[in-house]
Amino acid sequence: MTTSDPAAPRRTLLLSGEASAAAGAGTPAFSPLYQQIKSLLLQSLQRGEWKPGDAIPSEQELAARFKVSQGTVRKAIDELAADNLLVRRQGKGTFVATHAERHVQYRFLRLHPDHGDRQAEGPATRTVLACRRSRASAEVAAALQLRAGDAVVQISRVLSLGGAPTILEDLWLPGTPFKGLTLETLTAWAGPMYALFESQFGVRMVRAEERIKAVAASDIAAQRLQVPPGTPLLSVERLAFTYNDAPMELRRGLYRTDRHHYRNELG
Amino acid sequence: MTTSDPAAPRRTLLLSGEASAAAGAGTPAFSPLYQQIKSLLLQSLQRGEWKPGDAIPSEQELAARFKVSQGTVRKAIDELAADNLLVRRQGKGTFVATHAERHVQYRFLRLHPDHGDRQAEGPATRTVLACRRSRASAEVAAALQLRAGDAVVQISRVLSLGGAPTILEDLWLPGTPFKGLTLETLTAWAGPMYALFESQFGVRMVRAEERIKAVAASDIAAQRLQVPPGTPLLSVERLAFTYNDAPMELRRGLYRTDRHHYRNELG
DNA sequence: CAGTGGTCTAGACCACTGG
DNA sequence: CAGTGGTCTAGACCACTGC
Repeated sequence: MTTSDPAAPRRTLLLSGEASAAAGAGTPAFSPLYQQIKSLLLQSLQRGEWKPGDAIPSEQELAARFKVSQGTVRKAIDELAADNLLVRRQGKGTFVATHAERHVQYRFLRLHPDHGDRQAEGPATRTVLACRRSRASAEVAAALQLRAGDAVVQISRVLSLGGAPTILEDLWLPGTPFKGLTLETLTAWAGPMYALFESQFGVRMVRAEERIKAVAASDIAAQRLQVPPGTPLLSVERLAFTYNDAPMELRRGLYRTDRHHYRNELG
Repeated sequence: MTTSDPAAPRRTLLLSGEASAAAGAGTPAFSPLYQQIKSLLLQSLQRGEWKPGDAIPSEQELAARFKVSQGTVRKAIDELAADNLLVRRQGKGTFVATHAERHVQYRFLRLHPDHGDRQAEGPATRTVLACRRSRASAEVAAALQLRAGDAVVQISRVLSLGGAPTILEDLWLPGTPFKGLTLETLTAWAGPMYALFESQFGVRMVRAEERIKAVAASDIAAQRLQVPPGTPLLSVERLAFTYNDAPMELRRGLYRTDRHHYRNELG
């Protein structure tokens, strides 16, 4: 293993610590250098070494730190940027992505006005109906990978778009990372909720899965959304994840679609 | 500007033909080499130089053809592969993506069974209710970038999943590219519809946009989907595009969501 | 075995940002 | 101006496929 001659092209892999071991059968568990760099960067993001909005070290510096060429670091960063975890800005540096940026707000909200764009519609109005600590039901616990009865924070709110109440949603958050989240915190906060989670609790939502169904409005939902009971609504169930694919939020939304639609791009 | 010495790094751009001109104000309309290569490859795909499923020339060969380094060709291909237009297969070559491949079938269908996966559910059953040539309404014409009254092909069909009729959809296709598409063609075809479009009409669907709403089942829809009238259904309106972002299909679907859900990933 | 895509390097130069 | 990311090159070697 002693690659002592200075000029030889280095093929030694990093493998810092555990990794590969205990793969059961004969799989060598090999991965290219840039993937290993990507993992290391991911770990730094995960443990909060660089906060959302911060610049990470330059490619040159990272290359020196990891003892690889700039191109290899570059490829690792390329993938993280493609996953929306990092944002490159030519001439300035590479930054940790954040939900707090202007112009990229509501990145996870796919509801759009039928006519015109979101700009024309004006800003959303948020009304928090409730925010209380409770115990996870079996269903919520399963989704958030908790045990039934564990502490959770439950939030209920209405979003109004273009002046009409349009989204009614319930959120469940794991109690431990969100200790101290109260109704006051929420109502005082002006920006997107995920930006609040970043700045106050150090939890950054990275990706999410949504399951959509069509349902009839219950009496209570109908009242809160100001539509007749039985009106067809989109039921949008979202599970949002932080860095290491750990689920951190379960959200159940009911969307009015009389003046809006859920937009999706298929690649 | 005459970089005539043979060892000098070549900076001459290709700019084969028109491009940049007439940009109005002072925009130089400059683009990196690999983007130009990407455009050239895109044009070859567009004009059918390589058919879906075919291998394109090797990176080395393309590099020689375009007089650039392999790395530059590589970056162009990387982007086309990321857009699902090409598929790389190590040791074999790079292939034009197709909707006919096993294991990637129904790439654009986001409806999944609530329990289990698509495999467990078994194959979908298709019933074509109608296939006729007609004239484009103003609405259809606008979507497909035709003139109202232009010839279109209209198809109506039901898909059954897990034994139950689940999707009722109407399709509109521009008449000219789909000349000769009949009910017999459709019923005789065993595979995915987009694979038929590729092999019989040379039209490959590359991407699509969907707009989703919740609606109540009309009497006729209810009957065809075997649900009570008024049942909430997903209304999925899809506009599908070929290579140069030309719209080639308008599709209006009604999805039952009693045993299925529309699944979406948010990045 | 030859041919393909995949990884990695080292170095050059360009384009953009800010002081 | 120095520092950042962005492009491009040339060449080496690896990993996989199929004959």
